[in-house]
Amino acid sequence: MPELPEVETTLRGIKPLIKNSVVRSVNVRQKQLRWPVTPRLVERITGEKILDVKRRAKYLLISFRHGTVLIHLGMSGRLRILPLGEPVRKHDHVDVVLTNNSVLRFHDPRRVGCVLWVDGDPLCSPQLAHLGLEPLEDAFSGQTLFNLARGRRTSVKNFIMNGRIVVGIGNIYANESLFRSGILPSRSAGRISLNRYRRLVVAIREVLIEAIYAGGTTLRDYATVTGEPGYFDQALEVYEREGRPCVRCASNIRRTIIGQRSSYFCPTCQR
DNA sequence: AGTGCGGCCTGTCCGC
DNA sequence: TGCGGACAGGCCGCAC
Repeated sequence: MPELPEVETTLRGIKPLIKNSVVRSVNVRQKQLRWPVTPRLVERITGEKILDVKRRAKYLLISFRHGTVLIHLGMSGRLRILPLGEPVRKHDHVDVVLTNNSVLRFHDPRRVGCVLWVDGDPLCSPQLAHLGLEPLEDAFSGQTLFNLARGRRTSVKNFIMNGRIVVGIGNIYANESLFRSGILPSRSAGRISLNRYRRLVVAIREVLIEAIYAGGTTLRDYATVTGEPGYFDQALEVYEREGRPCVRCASNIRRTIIGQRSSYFCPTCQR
């Protein structure tokens, strides 16, 4: 899935095309996603104007007069804007048809994403209420991360992938930012110095911003709204590079499992 | 309270 | 060619 850069790229792609548009109809072909797509969603947005499109963590928020549609792309989700009449392909689960004759189409083979209606303030919804810091905002700093890590025994990789601490960092960018800051992913979060957390925060920001600039990372099936691939996968330094030489010291990149996810690191550069 | 794990789905790849 | 298993960008809910 789409981690933060891919969601941000999707946001920038769809927002100018759908903001202030009016929904003509909604077609739900497969309602069984992470949570069911409800008749209430269809009823609440049909005939209504899209007032704004935003991002919080890896969720896209499409706001309407009476509430918000939360879209999460899960592991394999994709959103595209298409002209009306574009043929439906396998796993094209939901269409939001706009009165300007374009269609916002949700596609998700693995169906762990969602298209969810929430009434009232979306930030109070169960999905968003407990989310942590946005990594590109000022409140996310080495000092804050260090403070939050006090007493934590979990690995630093699990820690920065925990959405209650900081959002948007998935498996790819966790691996990449730990490599850039020279921190071993298995190291206990509570036993890392303030200075190292400062370096980690810089690395996280750099990696995310560079990935957004590159249009995201294209692995397997991710693509931007226009169908263009992202190019950040060419810049990956450790992710899926097991057994290949480290770009800095030429040691073999190693792979291990942390929190049931593949973790890649350089045994020489990372401590 | 913090942590680890199983589960949700489908698709792809690899070894036999 | 077919089959089973491992694995894939996330995150919820539950047991300890």
